[in-house]
This record gives sequence, structure tokens and C-alpha cells, in this order.
Amino acid sequence: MKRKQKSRKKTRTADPVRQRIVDAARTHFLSHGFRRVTMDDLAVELAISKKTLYRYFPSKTSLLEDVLAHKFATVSAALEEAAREHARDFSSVLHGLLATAQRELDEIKPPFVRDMRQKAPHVFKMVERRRAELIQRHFGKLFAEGQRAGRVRKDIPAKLIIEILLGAVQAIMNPPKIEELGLTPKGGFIAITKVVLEGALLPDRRA
Amino acid sequence: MKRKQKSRKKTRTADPVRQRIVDAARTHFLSHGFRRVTMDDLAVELAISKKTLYRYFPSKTSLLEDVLAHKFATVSAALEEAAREHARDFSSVLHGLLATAQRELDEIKPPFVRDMRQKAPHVFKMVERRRAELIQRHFGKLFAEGQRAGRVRKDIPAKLIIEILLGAVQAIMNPPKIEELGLTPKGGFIAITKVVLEGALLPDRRA
DNA sequence: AACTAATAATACTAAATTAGTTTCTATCGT
DNA sequence: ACGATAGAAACTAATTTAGTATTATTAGTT
Repeated sequence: MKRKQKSRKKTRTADPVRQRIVDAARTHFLSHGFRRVTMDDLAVELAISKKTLYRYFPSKTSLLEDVLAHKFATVSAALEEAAREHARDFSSVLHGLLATAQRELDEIKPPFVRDMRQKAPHVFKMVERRRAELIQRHFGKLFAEGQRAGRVRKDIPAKLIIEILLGAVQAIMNPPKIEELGLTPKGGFIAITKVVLEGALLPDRRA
Repeated sequence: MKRKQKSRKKTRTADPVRQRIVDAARTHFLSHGFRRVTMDDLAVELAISKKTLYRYFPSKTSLLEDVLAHKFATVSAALEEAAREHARDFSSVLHGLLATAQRELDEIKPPFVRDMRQKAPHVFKMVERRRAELIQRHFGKLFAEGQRAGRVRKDIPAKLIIEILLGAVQAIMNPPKIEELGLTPKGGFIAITKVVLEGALLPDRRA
């Protein structure tokens, strides 16, 4: 009898041990890749036994699935929160969304992407798809409104403008570049959004 | 006879392929650890065959040795250069040395240290020893002069003051903390050196 | 064209590592 | 004391990896 019958509604997400495992796995998977992180490593780092690890997750793969699900949920919530918090005007919301996206996406390092692309193409596709959905949902709405309000040019797909912004942020907002350019993190965002927005925005007709 | 003619004064170390290998290995070893970087990974990344890799280095261990030797040489040269460049006054030199040390030491991430400590204790000891030598050589001289000149208090070992400084830099000068504190990288250094120096320096008697 | 030297690509092997299981023992709340 | 849980460690089967050998290709030289 392996199954626990007592509390079947033991909320999957609220178990603190489970949460600790997912957190540690997320950190290491995303920064070092899936292959490179062993279950033994995780157990040692968490100071739990492998047995306990496997009590919470039947396999390494299932742990990865939970990590990804959790990560997407976190990012989506953070983007929503950012939009709500900065809901003053277009560029304010955009700024908040970009900063949040950068902060969250920065955790995903090349080794992880390489691992997924190479050894789990279906997972890779899924990640790409969900990334696109997230962008569409959180940025797309903003830009669609901007276009309706005549604040954003319509001759270039909003999706493309968004990717240009994200690409610029990804390229600039890393420590060496920041230092090289003598910026603060905040200053970097301001500069990027200023540059791209003043290229992307139509002249304000209210003036 | 076919021979490289480009720089004859460096015939021993100037092989560009060898240099590329050491560079890539350094980056990956120091950031992900020794275990987690495979020779196949390196070969693929460098777009060379394993055969070529093993033509330049007889074993993975020998590659590690070269990486470490090269790293120490680089750090030492960078510190010398920093001291020369900022050779105006005590705090200017110190500032330059700290910034350089931070930049160079930041490449060495926990997984590498863990690997060395766990699987190659003698290498770990060697690294620690050479680190201490470097610090002694580059910082020690500066502080000894400072003490002779009556600019640095003598009742606390210079070595300890230096480690306090380095510890503070290590603790503060990472992106999350920098952002959390709303600093620029440069501003962080200025704040740290100011705080610690004004605690470490005797009042200037010329006034 | 033939020769030489270097290398990419690939396949291979022996050794090491790892995902997942099992056994044994200790702890803890009831 | 009981029953469930967890740590520690040994274990196994499957995978991975360091290092080697083979072959084919390229480029320069004679």
C-alpha cells in the first residue's frame, strides 16, 4: 500500500517540501540544463534523501514538467501584476512588462535551451509555443490598444515590434553590457524603451 | 617548412586553436564545474573534432591544468595593470584592484569550487594557495605601504582588512543586490570602499 | 597526379556515472 | 508501542563519457 488515503485533497502545490524541490530544480535546470543536474545533486543540495525525492516525483522527467508548469505560471502572474501596477499609460505599462519579462526570462540560460532542443524537441516546441502565447497575451493586448488609440504605427506587425523590443532588452540588459555602456539597470530600460518607442510611436496629435 | 610567422616572440603560447580551446574550457569549467562539461560538448561548441582536442591536450585533466594556469596568469596581469593604471593614491589603486578582482573572480562560480573541493582536493588547495598569494602580492604591498605612510591603521592585520573588503565586494557586487539597492556597479564600489576605508584609514594628519 | 599533413566525422570500448529501487535503521506524532 | 515517514547507503540496469581508432576529405606541395 503505497498510496496515501488519508488526505487525498493534499493540495499539490501547497506542500512546502514539494515546493522546495521544485524551486531548487527550477534554479538548476534552467541555469545548467537538464542533463547536467542529477537527482543525487538535488537530493544533496536539499538535504533530503533520494527516496524522498522520488516520493514526490515519480521521475526526473515529471519533475521537469512541474518545474516548467510552475515557471510559466510564475511568469504569467508576474506579467499580470506588472501590467496592473503600472497601469497609467502605454509606455509605463510597457516598461513594467519588459522589466518583468527580462527578470524572469533571464533565469533561462543557454544550456537549458540546448538540452531541450537536443534531447526533448517536443518540450522545446511546447516552451516556444507557450512563450509566444504569453507574449501575445500580455504584450499583444497592450499594443493592440495602442494601435487602436493611434499611438502605435500599424504598418508593422505588433508582434514584430514586440520581438524587437525583447531582443534589444535581451542583448543589452546583461551585466557586462550594462557596465560596458556605463548604465544602471534602470537606465538601460529607459534608454531602450525610449529609443524603440520613439521609433514605434506615431507623433502625438494632441499637441 | 610551414611555420606561423605572425608573432615569433610568442612561439610557445600563441597557437590560436589552442587558445580557443583554453578559452572555451575556462568559461565552461569555471561557470558550470569540471564534471558537467564533457569533452564532446567542448568539441561541438568549438566546431572541432575530439581528435583535434586530444591533439592539443592529452587529457581532460591536463586541459584543466592549463585553464587554471592561464586564469591565474590573466588575473595577475590584470591586477598589475590595474595598479599601474590607477597609481595616483591609495584609494584610487585600491578601487582599481577591487574592481579587477571582482570582475575576474566573478567568473568562478560555486559549481566549479564544489567540484574541485569534492573530487580534486589537491587542486582545490592549490587554487586557494595561489589565490592567497595573489592577494598578498597585489593588495598586501599596497596596504603595507599605506601602513608605513601612516594612512592605514596597524592594530588590525592588513590581510584581514583585505579579506573584509573582498568579502563585502563579493556580497554586494552581484546583479540582484545591485538592483535591490538601487545602485550602479560603479556606485557600489564607491560606496563599499568609502565605508570600509573611512573605517580603516587613520585621520589625515596633514590637515 | 601523387604525396603529406591535418582534421572532421564517426564508430568504438572500457570505465564511470546516473535514474530509479531496495534494504535497513531511526525518528516522530499519536 | 505503533505505523507512517525519512535518511543513509547499497544496489542494478541503462546511459554517458573519456579516450582511441578508422575513414574520408581538404589543402598545400612536389
